[in-house]
Amino acid sequence: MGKQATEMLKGTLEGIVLAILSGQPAYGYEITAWLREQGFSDIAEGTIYALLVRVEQRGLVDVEKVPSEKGPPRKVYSLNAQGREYLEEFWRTWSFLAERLEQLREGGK
Amino acid sequence: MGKQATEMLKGTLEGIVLAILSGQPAYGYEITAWLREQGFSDIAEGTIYALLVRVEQRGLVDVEKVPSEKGPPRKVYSLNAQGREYLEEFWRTWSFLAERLEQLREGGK
DNA sequence: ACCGGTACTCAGCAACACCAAGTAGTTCGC
DNA sequence: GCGAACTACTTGGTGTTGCTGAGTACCGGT
Repeated sequence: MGKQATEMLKGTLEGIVLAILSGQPAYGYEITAWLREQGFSDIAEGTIYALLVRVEQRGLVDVEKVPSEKGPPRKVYSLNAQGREYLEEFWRTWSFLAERLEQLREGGK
Repeated sequence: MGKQATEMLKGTLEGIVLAILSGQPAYGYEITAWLREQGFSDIAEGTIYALLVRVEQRGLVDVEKVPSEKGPPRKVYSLNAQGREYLEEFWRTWSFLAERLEQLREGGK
C-alpha cells in the first residue's frame, strides 16, 4: 500500500485494534501478525506496541501478563467497559465519515 | 464530533477536498463553508488553507487568482491530471480500509 | 467611523504512524 | 554448546497532519 495508507490509518488503526480486542483478548505480536495476514502488509511492529501502551494508559483495556512457551511473557490485552464505550463512539465517527465519502464518490463522478 | 474525528480525518480530509475539486473548481473559504454544512462542524479554517497549499506544492491542483466582489481576491483551485490520478489512488486505499473495517464490525459483534 | 462578513496567512502545538535498533527468552540445527 | 531464527516487547527519534489563535486585508451597511 502507498503512503496514503499511512496517513489514513491515523486514528483508524486504534479503532481496528480495539475492534479486534472486542472479539477476544490478544497480545501485540498476535495482533501484528493477524493484521499482516489481512493485507495491512506494512504496519510496523513498533506501531502496534506503542498503540497498545496508549490505550492501556487511557484505561480502555485491561492487561494480564501470561507466560509464553516460546519467548518472553505475553501482555494479553482485553477490552473493558470503558473501551467498549470508546469503540462504540469510534463506530459512530467512522459511519459518519464513510457516509460522506460514499456520497462524494458518487456525486463526484 | 469528538476528538476521534480529528485523528481519523488525517489523510482522509485531503481526499475529501480533492474529491470536491474533482466536481468543480473551488476556493478555500467556499470549501470550508461547504464542509461545515455537510456536518464537519469543527473543521478549522486554517486547516483547509494549509491543506490547499500542500496539494498545490505537490502539483495536484492548478490555481487561478480571481477577484471577488466582496473581499480579497480568491484563489480558485482545480484538480489537474496528476491530481486525478492521486484521487484514484486515494479511493483505492479508502476502499481497502473500508472493507476491512466493515468486516471487523460484523465479525466483532 | 465602525462592525460584520469575506478571504487568506502564519507560527506554534499535539497526536499518530514509521523507522531503526535493542533486549530477552525459546527452540533447533550444526 | 553456539549461533541462527523465531517469539515478544521496548525505546528514541522523524515526518506528516490537523488544530489553535492571532493577524492582515478588503468590502458593504448602519
